[in-house]
Amino acid sequence: MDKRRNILEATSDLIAGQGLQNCPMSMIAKHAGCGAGTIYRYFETKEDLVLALFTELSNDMAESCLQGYDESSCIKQRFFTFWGNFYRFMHETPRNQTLIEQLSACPAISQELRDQAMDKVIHAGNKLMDDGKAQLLIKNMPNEILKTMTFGSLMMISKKQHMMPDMFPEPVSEQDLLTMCWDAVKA
Amino acid sequence: MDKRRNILEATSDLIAGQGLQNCPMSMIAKHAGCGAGTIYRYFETKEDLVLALFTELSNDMAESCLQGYDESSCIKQRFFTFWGNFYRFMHETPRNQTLIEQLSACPAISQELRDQAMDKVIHAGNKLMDDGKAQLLIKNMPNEILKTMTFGSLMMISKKQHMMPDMFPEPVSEQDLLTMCWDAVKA
DNA sequence: TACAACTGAATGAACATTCACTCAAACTAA
DNA sequence: TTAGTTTGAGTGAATGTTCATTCAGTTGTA
Repeated sequence: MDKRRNILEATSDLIAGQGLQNCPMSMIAKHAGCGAGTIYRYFETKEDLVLALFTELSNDMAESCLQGYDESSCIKQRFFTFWGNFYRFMHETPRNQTLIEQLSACPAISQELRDQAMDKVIHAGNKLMDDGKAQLLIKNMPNEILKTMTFGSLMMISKKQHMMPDMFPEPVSEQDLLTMCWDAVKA
Repeated sequence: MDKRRNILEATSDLIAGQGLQNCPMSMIAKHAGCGAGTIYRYFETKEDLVLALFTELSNDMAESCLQGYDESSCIKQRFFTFWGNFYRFMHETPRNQTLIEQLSACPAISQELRDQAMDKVIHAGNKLMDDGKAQLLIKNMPNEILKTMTFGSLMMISKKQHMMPDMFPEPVSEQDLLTMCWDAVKA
C-alpha cells in the first residue's frame, strides 16, 4: 500500500525502458496504478520525482559497492571487491545501468548533486587509492584519474554488453575485466 | 551563403551549450539566421537534422583518429597514436565531447546507426588489436572488450575534465592516460 | 459528518511542423 | 533592351500535439 514506492518503481521501469524523454506523468501514473494527480501528493514536480529517484539509486549503488569490503585486506583484494561490486551492480541489474545513464544526461540533476551522490560511492575509493599509492602498489597519479578511468571502463563495458549482447557471444569474465582495470592502475 | 552549413553549426553550438532537450527549432533558426520554416527545406524533421549532425561528427572523429596512424609501426606506437588522436579529439574540442555525449543518449539515433558510425572509428582498432594479439603483446581477449574498455576510460576522463575542471588542478598528462590504457590491454 | 486520500478531465505552455505568402533572380518574348 | 512571367528559396504566424500541472469532485474511513 506504499504509493510512493509504487510511483518510484514505475518511474524506474519506464525511464529504463523508454528513456527519460518518453515517460510522461500520465504514463507513470498508469504504471503505478494511480491517478496522475496522486503523484503530486508525493512529489512536488516531475523534476522532484526524478531527483528522488537519482538519490535513491545512488544510495543503493554506494551500499552495493561496499558489500563485503574490508579495509584490512590487501590492496588488490580491496580493489577487486570494491570494483567487482560496482560492476555487478551495473551488470546484474541492467535497469541500474540504464537508469544511471539516463539520469546522468538529465540537466535537472545538477553537477553538484551528481558529485555528492557519486562521492558516497567513490569516497571509499579515495582511501583505497591513497593506501595503494602509499604502498607503492598503485601508480602515483591523482585519485580522480585513477577512479575515473576505472569507473569509465567498467561503466562502458557493462553498458555495451547490455545494449548489444550480440557482440559478446561468449560470456565476459568479471575476473578478466577487473584484472584489466587493476593492470591499468597498478604501479 | 551555405544555409545548410549554418543550420548544422547552429545546432551543434546549441546542443553543446544547452543540451539536446533545450534547443527548440525556433532557437536553432534564430542562431542560424533564418526562419524556422527554412530548416525544413534542408532537413525533413528535427530528428533528421540531429541524425545528419551525428553522422558528420562521427566522420570527423574517424578522420581525426587516423591522423598520422601508420600500420607499419610497432603495436605500441600504433596504440598510442590511435587512442591519442581519439583523446585529443574529445579533449581539445570540448564541443565534440559534449555533442557525442548528448547524441549518444538520444533515442532518435538507433543503436545500429551508432555502431555503424562508431565502427568507422574503431574498425582500424580491430586490426590493431588482432595484430597485437598475434604478436602476444596484447591480452588474448575479444576485441570488443579491449576496445570498449579503452574507449570508455578515455571518454569518461575527458568528460570529467571538461565538466569539472576544478577536480584537476594540475594538467593531466596525455602520456600518463595512454600508458594506463596500454597497461590495461597489454599482455 | 468531517477529513484525508485519491482521481482524471481540464488548462495552459512549449514546441515541431505547416503553409500561404513575399520577393529577388532567372527567363522569355517583344 | 525591357516589360512581363515564372520559379523557388525564404519566412514566420498559425496549427495541432504533447505534456506537466491543477482542481473540482469522488471515494473511503474515522
